[in-house]
Amino acid sequence: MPTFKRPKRATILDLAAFTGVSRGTISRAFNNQAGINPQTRDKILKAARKIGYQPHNGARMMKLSRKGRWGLLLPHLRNPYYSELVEALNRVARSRHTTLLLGLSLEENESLAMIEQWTAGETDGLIMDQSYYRQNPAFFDQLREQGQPMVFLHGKPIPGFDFVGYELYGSFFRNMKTLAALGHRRIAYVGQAFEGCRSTGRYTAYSAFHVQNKWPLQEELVFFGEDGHVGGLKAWGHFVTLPEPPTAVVCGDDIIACGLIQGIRSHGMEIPGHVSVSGVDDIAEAERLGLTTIHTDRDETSRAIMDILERRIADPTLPPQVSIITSSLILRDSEGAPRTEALIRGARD
Amino acid sequence: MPTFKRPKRATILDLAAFTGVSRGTISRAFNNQAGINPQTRDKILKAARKIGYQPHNGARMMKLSRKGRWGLLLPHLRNPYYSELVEALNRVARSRHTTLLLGLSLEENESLAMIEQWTAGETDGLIMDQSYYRQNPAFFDQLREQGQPMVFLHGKPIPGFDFVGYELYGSFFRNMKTLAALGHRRIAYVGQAFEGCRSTGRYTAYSAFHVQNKWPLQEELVFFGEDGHVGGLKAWGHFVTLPEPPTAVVCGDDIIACGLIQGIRSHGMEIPGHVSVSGVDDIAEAERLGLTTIHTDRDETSRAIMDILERRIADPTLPPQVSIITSSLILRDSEGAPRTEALIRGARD
DNA sequence: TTGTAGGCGTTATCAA
DNA sequence: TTGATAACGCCTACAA
Repeated sequence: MPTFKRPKRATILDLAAFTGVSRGTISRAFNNQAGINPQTRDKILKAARKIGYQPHNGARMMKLSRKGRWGLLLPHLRNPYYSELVEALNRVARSRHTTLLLGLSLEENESLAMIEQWTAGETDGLIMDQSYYRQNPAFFDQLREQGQPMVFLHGKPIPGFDFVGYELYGSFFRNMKTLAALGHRRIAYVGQAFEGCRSTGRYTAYSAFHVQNKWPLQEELVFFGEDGHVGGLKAWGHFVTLPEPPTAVVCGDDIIACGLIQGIRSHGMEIPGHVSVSGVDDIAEAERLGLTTIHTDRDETSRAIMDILERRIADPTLPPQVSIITSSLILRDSEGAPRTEALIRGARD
Repeated sequence: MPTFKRPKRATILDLAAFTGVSRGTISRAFNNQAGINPQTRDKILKAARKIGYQPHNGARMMKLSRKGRWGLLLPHLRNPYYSELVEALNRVARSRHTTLLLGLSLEENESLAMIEQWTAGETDGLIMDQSYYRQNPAFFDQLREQGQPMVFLHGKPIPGFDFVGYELYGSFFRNMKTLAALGHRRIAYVGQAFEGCRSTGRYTAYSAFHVQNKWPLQEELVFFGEDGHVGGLKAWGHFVTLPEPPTAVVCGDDIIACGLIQGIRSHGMEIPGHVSVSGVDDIAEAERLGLTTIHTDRDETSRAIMDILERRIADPTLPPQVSIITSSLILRDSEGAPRTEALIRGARD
């Protein structure tokens, strides 16, 4: 029969009594500082293990200015890109003896409350998706004035802030070229709708390619919808009603592409037979689907984030640091020659 | 030009000086206790907002026994089931004014170190995948003796511990029946290999169904492989070499099924034309693929977890609590009538 | 209803 | 190399 007692951990005083050594020495032993006899250190550590002593983190946070903790704020984990980023950041953080605090929320009040908690002595700084800044610039401007280290992720650099983002324009442009070379002339774009969605590297590459080739930019082929795979699903629902549906669709991210593929297949069409599709991010599902995409390296991103943050801590007067991670186009089997019109009419009937 | 100062948050003393009220009153205002003038309370809260005061969490944790924090330990987030669980638990936790600390690791030393950290005054208790217990039962037995609240997830109840798991046997059995009714006679099983993998609800349903129908249980149709989609991928690599490949494959989870589907398609075969496939978990990808699966409700699971933990806190002498969440079979388009042998031979050549 | 003061478990600064 | 002691920022009796 199991017994349950009130959890009562040993404190530094218990260990001091047990070992006969002072608290100061114990502290030195645990933070393996210089100026301590290796023998006593060993003795202390061994005794700690025996009586189950572990330094109380709340107490040390009160004394220490470095918390060894970073707050990571993301909208959600429904997009595997975010999960993969969490994993990568976690790995890098651990290798640098720090921990991540994960906050998941899109709701402004919740995220601000979380940030205020964290910045009140729990974390050394913040890692956030850029969307949070857009929600409430004044709040983050103020935070920066207070000297709070923080780095924003994704999209375009925010003047005055540390930033890590991807260079997507080049890869996206190359993908457009690939499709054009395959013979596509009606290429659609699907992205998430948000303020400034027409100035992302992806969309500007899309439109620039049209301009360069003197193709007309047709609004019916540009779809800005909701976040996630539902956006892609609805996008195809729209495209398929056009008199002349696109023969290829380039998506703002993989999860949109996954939804789009689901939509295409639900209409009885095939990829790339009827429609070519591509995404951005190179999530695991993209590989499973054989989806052409643009790879962005999470590990490299994570390292860049931690580097920036560490330098910011070391020297708070540093000017804003910006890291742009390069991307690479991954060609898989979701792109092929455009269908003949007879083919799609057959499928639609 | 942005300026960067050392982050120096206001303390309770600053606020006391600013408002002219004592620290005690401020504390009472923030923990909205009885016996405080609503006007002063308002005044304090407003002043706090103005000078940016926020109680220091480390300091309060030293005083308080309830930390309002739960440690969640998961192997990784590569399986979206875990991400979805994290999201759901996060939602429920937030609605109960608690926070989750997420630890991601399979490595024994790392996870134990993390747990020791957390249990040293950072969390009210632990939420863990069952696999951690298997790694080091003695460690967790000892933790329980110390009165540490913890609940294990998935698989089978661990005697003496709080537990939340799924009832999968029934749904899995029904799925077998569905396949049999469609005409399948060679149904394969793919699951993750681990100690006790043959006593899961899924596999026992699989074997019981064979016994009940007096079908021989063929070892060549049972594949226990590595975790994740790679397991599924390799499973099909094995099955396809058989003189008579299975006409249907039931998988231990969706991510395995996703890998299996990838494998099947890479051999030029179709689902369910050549092979019927099913999974367990009902991850988002399953819906996108039209995969028949067994739905397990993350929200219900999360609520059950929090309920158990809260009751454990309230009364540490409670006997071990076990919550079994029911599941439901979701029929989609990945199951159909078995192929004729001519079909698969054609595809293979 | 409010103020006062002791203590929570550490680390850091002194002396010894 | 070690020990004593003063913070750290907060909560909570207890006193006013």
